[in-house]
Amino acid sequence: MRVTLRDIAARAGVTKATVSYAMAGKPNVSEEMRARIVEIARELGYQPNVTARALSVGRAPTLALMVENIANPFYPEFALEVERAARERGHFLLICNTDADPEIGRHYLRRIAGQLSEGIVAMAGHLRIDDVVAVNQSGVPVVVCMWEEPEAAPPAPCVTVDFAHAAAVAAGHLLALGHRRIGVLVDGDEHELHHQRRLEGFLRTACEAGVIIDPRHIVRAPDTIAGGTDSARALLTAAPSLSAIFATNDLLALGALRAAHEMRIPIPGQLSVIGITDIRAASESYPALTTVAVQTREVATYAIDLLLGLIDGSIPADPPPLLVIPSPPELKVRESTAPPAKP
Amino acid sequence: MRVTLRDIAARAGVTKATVSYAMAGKPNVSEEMRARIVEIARELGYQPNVTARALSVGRAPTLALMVENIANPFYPEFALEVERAARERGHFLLICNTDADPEIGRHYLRRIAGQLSEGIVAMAGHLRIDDVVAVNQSGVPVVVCMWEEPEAAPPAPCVTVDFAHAAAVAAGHLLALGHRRIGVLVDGDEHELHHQRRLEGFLRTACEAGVIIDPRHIVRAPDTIAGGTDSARALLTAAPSLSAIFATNDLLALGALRAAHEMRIPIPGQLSVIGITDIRAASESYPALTTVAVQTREVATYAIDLLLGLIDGSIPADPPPLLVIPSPPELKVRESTAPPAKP
DNA sequence: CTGTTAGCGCTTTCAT
DNA sequence: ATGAAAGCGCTAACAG
Repeated sequence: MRVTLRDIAARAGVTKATVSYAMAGKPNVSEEMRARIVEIARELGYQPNVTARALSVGRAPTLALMVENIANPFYPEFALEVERAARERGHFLLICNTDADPEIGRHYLRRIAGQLSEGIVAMAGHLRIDDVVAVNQSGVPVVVCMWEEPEAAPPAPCVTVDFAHAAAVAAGHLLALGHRRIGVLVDGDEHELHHQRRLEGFLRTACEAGVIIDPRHIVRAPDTIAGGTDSARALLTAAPSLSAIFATNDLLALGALRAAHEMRIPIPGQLSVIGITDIRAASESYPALTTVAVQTREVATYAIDLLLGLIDGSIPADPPPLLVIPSPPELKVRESTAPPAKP
Repeated sequence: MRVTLRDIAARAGVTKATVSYAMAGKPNVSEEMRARIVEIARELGYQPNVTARALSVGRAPTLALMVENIANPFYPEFALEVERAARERGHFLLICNTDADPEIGRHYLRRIAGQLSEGIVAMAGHLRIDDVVAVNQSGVPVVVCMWEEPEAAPPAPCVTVDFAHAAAVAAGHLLALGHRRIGVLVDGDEHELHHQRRLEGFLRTACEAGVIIDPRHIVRAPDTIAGGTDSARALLTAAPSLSAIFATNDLLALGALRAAHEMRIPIPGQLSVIGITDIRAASESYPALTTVAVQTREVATYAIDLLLGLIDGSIPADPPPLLVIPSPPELKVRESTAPPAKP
């Protein structure tokens, strides 16, 4: 059976309390006693029961991250940053994948909030916001990352970046190169466009530069490389004269790259492609993808700090704070963009 | 404060026990009582404390997965399968990323084993095997996936695939196409070759076909696309006459694809490339990568079943079972392989 | 310094 | 059908 404090106590001829003190390194225990206890614990192969401790103390040094689709490379890359930030602050990080199913999301939320961890960082989008709000009210803070709604007053604590700005930077780059006939790939399947703000930011910048994007050149796609490939293929077939494609994220842009390859369209010679995010694959593609880097590391760090602040009460939960990373999104010029070909 | 059973009990004028019964759906409670209790619980926003429950019942419906590098796309893809399998069996899955650091791995192992979850599935390679053995002995089963050691008697429960066979299949494909001058990219940095078995399987098959691989054409690389690109570039520069490259996994193969692009080497016209695993990116690359699919879904499913069997005692832990997925690895012929160019 | 005691929130006999 | 009480393993006053 499992070794508990009691077993050690019995062997050492003391009480559980003393053993507890000794193991916790409390000062009120003689050195010899501590040595003996530690030795016995080692012999017996004692493993503290974190569940019992958590129940007793009322908290566990554990944080959780909820992602909707761990197979989308953005999430693992972000998770890495969150994990690092949590660890640097002495916390464990448990990662939960909801498969983009709000029901599963709610279950995890409940389970985690039931004392499994002290706080949660959730990626926006796959959880019902009222589930998030409910958990927040139940006393376990949840901070939402990459919130894309334009509202000034979010329903839950958020940390995000200015996606409209990122899109504007992308637009600026394309426009500066001289592109005028630009197609757009935007994430969002049948019913909703997820990357609305990015689209708006792009269109506004283009418009201000006097460039109007033909609505027929704005196509939506499921958020995968294959989705990007399919949509880009359709777009390029219908509108072969486009000189550039802006995608609201790198996965779609990478898909566009593949479509161009298939169609033997030279990049960047005949077609420029730009994305947003700067996932790792963006620099590993051929040609390497020009993109606008989103500050995932900053978001991760701030999210953890915010969460910890919410947990220890040093940051008030009401009204829910909204933090937009101040540093501007950074343009990464690589190999997939160039001036348009002279006809 | 947090709503507990007691609060509900007080409001309903009954005891905690009755509330507990009611919430658990036990039959020994009148319908009206149950209805009232459930209603009150809802009103009060009751969230059961899973920690307390876990402590009380001595187990939690939670499993954990430990991966070494969540940024390597193989792991998230595998995690997805494990998560699915666990969920189908009514368990939660917590994912932990160890950053390939055995120290961090040990910490997670300890913490998880301390009743955070009932069992653990760990990817081979990043944990010290004696830590794994220790946890196993402490009563929390750990099953190791993708074990690549040739030993017949593993130190811990394992489920894996026949990597040597997979490599042989890859070799067979290349040989059947007529390739004779083949370069090899093998995962493993300075000190050790991780994919030893795959390499052996490949070399043996080649040898049996009378094809000897020049040792100078076997290069090791860190397990990333960039690593594959660098190594392939060096290889192809030193040995331009190679007609094919075998990589011990897809990431390296994808890197080789990129190197070939950079060097303007047509694929598969002048160079064929094949990998192992069939990660998602393999079918999304350009050209799409020919590879040998490893049965990740089967491994995930068997791992969970084995783990659950170990937990409920229906499968003996001693000697540690070793399960090699019986179905053969499957060749996925895509666009990156073709017969060698006639000189 | 060490022991006693109570309690974290829930489950689960055993009574009633 | 409901209540009383013990206990999961640990921590944290409070005593001694």
